[in-house]
Amino acid sequence: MQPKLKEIAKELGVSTATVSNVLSGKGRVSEETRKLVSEKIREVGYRPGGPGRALRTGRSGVLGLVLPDISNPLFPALAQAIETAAERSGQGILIADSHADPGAQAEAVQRMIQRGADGIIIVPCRGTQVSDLPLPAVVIDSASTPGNCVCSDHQQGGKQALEHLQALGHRTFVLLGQSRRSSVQSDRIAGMQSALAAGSQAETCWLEDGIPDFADLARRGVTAIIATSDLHALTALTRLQGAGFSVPGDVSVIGFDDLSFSARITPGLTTLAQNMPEIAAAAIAHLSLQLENASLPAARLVPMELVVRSSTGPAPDFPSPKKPSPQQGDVTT
Amino acid sequence: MQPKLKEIAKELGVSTATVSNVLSGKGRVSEETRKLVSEKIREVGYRPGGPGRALRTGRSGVLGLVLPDISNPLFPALAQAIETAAERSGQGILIADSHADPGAQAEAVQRMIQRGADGIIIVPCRGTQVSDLPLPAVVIDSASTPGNCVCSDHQQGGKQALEHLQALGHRTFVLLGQSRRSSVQSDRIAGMQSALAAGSQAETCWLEDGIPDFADLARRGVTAIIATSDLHALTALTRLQGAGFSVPGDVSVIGFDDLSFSARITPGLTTLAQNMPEIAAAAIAHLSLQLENASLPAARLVPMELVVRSSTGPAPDFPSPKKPSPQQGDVTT
DNA sequence: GGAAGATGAAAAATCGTTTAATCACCGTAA
DNA sequence: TTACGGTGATTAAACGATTTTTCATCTTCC
Repeated sequence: MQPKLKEIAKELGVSTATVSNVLSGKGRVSEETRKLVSEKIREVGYRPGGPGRALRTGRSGVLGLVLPDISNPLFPALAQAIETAAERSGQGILIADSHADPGAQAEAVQRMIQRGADGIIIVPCRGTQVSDLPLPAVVIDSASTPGNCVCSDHQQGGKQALEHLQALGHRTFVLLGQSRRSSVQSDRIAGMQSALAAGSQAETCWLEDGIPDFADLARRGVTAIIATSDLHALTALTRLQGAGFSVPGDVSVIGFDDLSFSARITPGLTTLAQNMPEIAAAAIAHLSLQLENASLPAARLVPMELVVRSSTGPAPDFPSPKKPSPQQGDVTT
Repeated sequence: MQPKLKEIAKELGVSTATVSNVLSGKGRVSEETRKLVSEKIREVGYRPGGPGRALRTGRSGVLGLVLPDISNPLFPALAQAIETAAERSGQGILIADSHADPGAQAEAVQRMIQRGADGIIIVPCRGTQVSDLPLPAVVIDSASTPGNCVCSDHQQGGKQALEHLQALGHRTFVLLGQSRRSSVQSDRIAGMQSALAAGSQAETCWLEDGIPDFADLARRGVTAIIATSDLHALTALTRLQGAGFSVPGDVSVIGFDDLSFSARITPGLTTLAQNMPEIAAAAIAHLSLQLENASLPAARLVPMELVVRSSTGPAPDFPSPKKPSPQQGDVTT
């Protein structure tokens, strides 16, 4: 059994109020008793218990994290960053999976409230408007989502991806997405299209319509594939390699999110990474402001970072740059 | 503001005890008032608040999940399964990352206790002995870890992997691990070695010693690579393909854990999947037993499941089976 | 010397819920 | 009529902390 405040007080012959005052630094305590008490506290390793404190103060020090799909490979990085940022400010993270279902999402939020979460960080499932929640909330989704508070600048990311390839001489692109209904993917693709120079052309393929024949695309003059996720980039890359094409010799491939495998494949996958620590820190900060009901900042757009590895290179017949080809592991911002 | 028990009681002109009794079904309440109260409860959407209940009952309905590294790509599946299983039994999940550091791990456990967790599920970091925790705990690691409660049968998984390839005519293997100090990987490799038939031979390579030259290995007669993780299998596979080898034509590759990308690459990666729902359910069940201080079952070994995709096939010059080659998406247990 | 102020610490209220103890009432049996 | 058992509901205590209020003591100043 953990030591309780009352026990400490009794052993020392002081009141619980005094011990609590020492703990919080508030109230009036003589230097003498302060030393005495803090010594005892350290000795028995006392920590104030959550429920009692939560009941009295109305603050549990726990935040909810509601995700549409925990098994999404992007999640580990996000969850880790948020857990780290939260712990840094002394808060815990309660997770919930809405299984991409608006009803389950609402239910998850209710459970968070019931469990005493001080606020929630929510990556809303598609088509849900997160509003009028009965507790402070931060929405992480995409810039085009109403109510969004923090997210990567997906559009700028898409722009960077296309510009990177254009600088390498590529002019004919395939933009590869999974679902039209994903606002993140739409933003990324919009960014790519916005960066198209005169004389460049891009065709958009959606995996929800079926997997395109990459080998055929390559034969028809496409020299670069920009996928909205490393997962799709990997699909393209392995299919191209399987069909005998060289990456990046014949076709360059670039992805998004810098997933766990991206650095470990051959060729290393060039990708646009999300700055998860930054996003997490911003989310926690935003939530903290709400908890102190301070004035809220505008939605925060965190830039994406181009990570150049070996899956992108000069377009065929394009004069190669001075530095021959990027080495695996190079990181450019 | 959420409605409180006291408010409901006052509005109905009854005592809080009565409302609480209706909620729990205990105590003595007339059918009449029972209806009245439950109607009101439903009307205002009342749910008992966590902290108050936790304080009184000593149970928070929250479990801690402590992991050595959230960013591990295996984590999403585990976390999702545990969250689902916990929610099914009305419990929430508080996550923490020990960053593979024993000190941080102990600290994380302390925080869980402080936040009122009823018990914890812990995937211990290497070299730590989880024992004498001041609260119910379930350890998920490997069969050879002392104190382990639930885990996949990694050894049997390794055995299955090697047998699968042996049945396809392979005789010369490379067993590919990351770190000798990982008990999970050691168990898997031990299982592989235990299944070697007479005339078969296997060489073990550890990535911590550097990435081996897979192309050279293939040239020297290796026809199958068994990696202890899909991540390493992917490394091998892309390097082989990049060097012009055909998978599985020249070399078969098999991995572990059925990570998110494994089904989406070409060729689809044959792998041994962990039965996460089963593991999660067993962990939660084990914890529930501890909470009712019932007698505890022996450590539970959950079988791994062979998922046959396209990265494994008959050894070169081996008579092909009747069904030509496994199709992507096929699942065999 | 007595009032006012400062100081240190204790007493008590409070948060929301559960639960053991108590109570009022009614019908029934002695 | 009295005692008793059963029923339905209330009262009050308890959980572990924080915080406001109160109280006692000691200075200091007129």
